[in-house]
Amino acid sequence: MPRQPNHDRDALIDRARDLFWRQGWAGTSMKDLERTLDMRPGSFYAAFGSKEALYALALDRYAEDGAARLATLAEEKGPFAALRAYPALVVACDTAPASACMLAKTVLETGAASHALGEKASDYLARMESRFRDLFAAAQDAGDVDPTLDPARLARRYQSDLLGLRVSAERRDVDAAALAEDIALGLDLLRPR
Amino acid sequence: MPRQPNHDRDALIDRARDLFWRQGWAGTSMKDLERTLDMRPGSFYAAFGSKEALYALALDRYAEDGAARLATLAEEKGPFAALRAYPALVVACDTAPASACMLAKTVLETGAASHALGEKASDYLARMESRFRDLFAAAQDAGDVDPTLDPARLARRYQSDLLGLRVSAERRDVDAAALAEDIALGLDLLRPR
DNA sequence: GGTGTTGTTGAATGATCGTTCAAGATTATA
DNA sequence: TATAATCTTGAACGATCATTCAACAACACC
Repeated sequence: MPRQPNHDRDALIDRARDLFWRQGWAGTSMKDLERTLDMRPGSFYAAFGSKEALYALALDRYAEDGAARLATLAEEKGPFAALRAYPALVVACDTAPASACMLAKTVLETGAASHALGEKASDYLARMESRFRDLFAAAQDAGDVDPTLDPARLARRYQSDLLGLRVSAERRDVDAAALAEDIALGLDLLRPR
Repeated sequence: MPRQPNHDRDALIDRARDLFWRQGWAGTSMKDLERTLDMRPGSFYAAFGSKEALYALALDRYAEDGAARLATLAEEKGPFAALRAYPALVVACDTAPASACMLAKTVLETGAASHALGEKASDYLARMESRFRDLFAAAQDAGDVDPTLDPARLARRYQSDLLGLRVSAERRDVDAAALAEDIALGLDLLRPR
C-alpha cells in the first residue's frame, strides 16, 4: 500500500561517494549533499539516517568497487601482471573525483583510532593489503616472484607505494603516470634469479 | 608608547601548527584555537588576521622545520646516509601531532589547485623534492649512487615513498618502523655495481 | 602623572552547521 | 473510492561557524 521512493538508492550512494571522496568528511555539508542528491532533509534522513551513516555506506561502496576491480584484473592477467598493472590503472582514470585513495583521505582526516569512520577506512585498507598479500603469494606459486620473500612484507610495501603514488598524483607538477611506471619497474626486481 | 603583547608569537605559531597538523583545516575551529592558544577573538584577529592566515604561517613553520631537519641530517651523515636514515627518523618521533605529513594532509583536504592553502602546501612538497634531488646528485658525486640514474626521478620516487610511509603510519596494525627500514633497504639497490 | 598607542576582552553578528518534525503528496490494497 | 502505509516537503531548531567591534587595560614617552 505504500508509496515507493522516487530515487535510485544505489545511484544516490554512488553520487554521495564521489562527493565525499572529493570534498572529504568535514568539507561536505548537508547543503552540498541535498544539492548533489536532489533530496530535501526529510527524505535524506528517512533514507540514510545521518550524514555519517551515508558516509559509511559510501566507504563500503568505494571499498567494494576497489576490491572488485583488483579481482577482475587478477583474473584477466594473472597475479603478477595484475600487481604490475594496478598502479598505472589507478592513476590513469581521470573521471574519478580525486586521485588520492578515499580510504587514505578518510584515515588522515578523521584519525584511524579516534573516529568510527577512520577505523572503518583503516580496516578496509588492511583488507586490501591482504588481497595484495594473496596476489604476491600466488605470483610466487606461478614462479614470477622470488619464493624466499615474505608476501606480507611485500604487500605492506606495495600498499604503501600505492598510497604514496596516489597522494603524489594530487600534487601539481608531478607526472603520476611516470611514477606509476617506476613502481611497476620496481616489482621486476622481485623476480627469481 | 604602546602596550606590548603578553604572548610569544613564535610559540603560538608552533602550537597552532601542531593543532592544525593533528586536526586539519576544516576540523579545527576557532574555539579550538582560542583554547589552545589561550587567546580571545580580538587578540587573535589583531595578531594573525584570520584563521587561514594563521594556517599559512603554520605551514611555513612546518616546512622550515622539515627542511632544517633534513639539512642537519645531511651535514652530519653525508647525503646518502641522510637519505637512508630520514624515513626512520620521520616515523620514529612519537611526540609529533601526527605521523602523516602536514603538507600532504593539506593537499588532500583542500586540493592542490582549488585552494590557496593547498597550492602553498603543494609548492612546499615540490621544494622538498628538489632537496632530495640535490642529495641524490651529491650521493652520486660521492660514489654512493649509480651515476647513470636520474636524480630527479629518484627524488620523485623517494618523495612518494615517504608520503606513502607516513600515510601508512597513521593506520592501525602497520609496523611503520619496519616499513621505513624496507624503504631504506631499497636505496641500497641504487649503489653502483 | 598625564597622554597616546597598542593589546586584550567578551558580547554580538549573520551565516551555516546537522537534524527534527508536522503536514501534504503519492500509491497499493480493500 | 476510501484506507493505510510510506515518501517528500520545507520550515524551524539549537548549536556552532568565522569574524567584528566598542569598551577597557597596560605600558612607553613627554
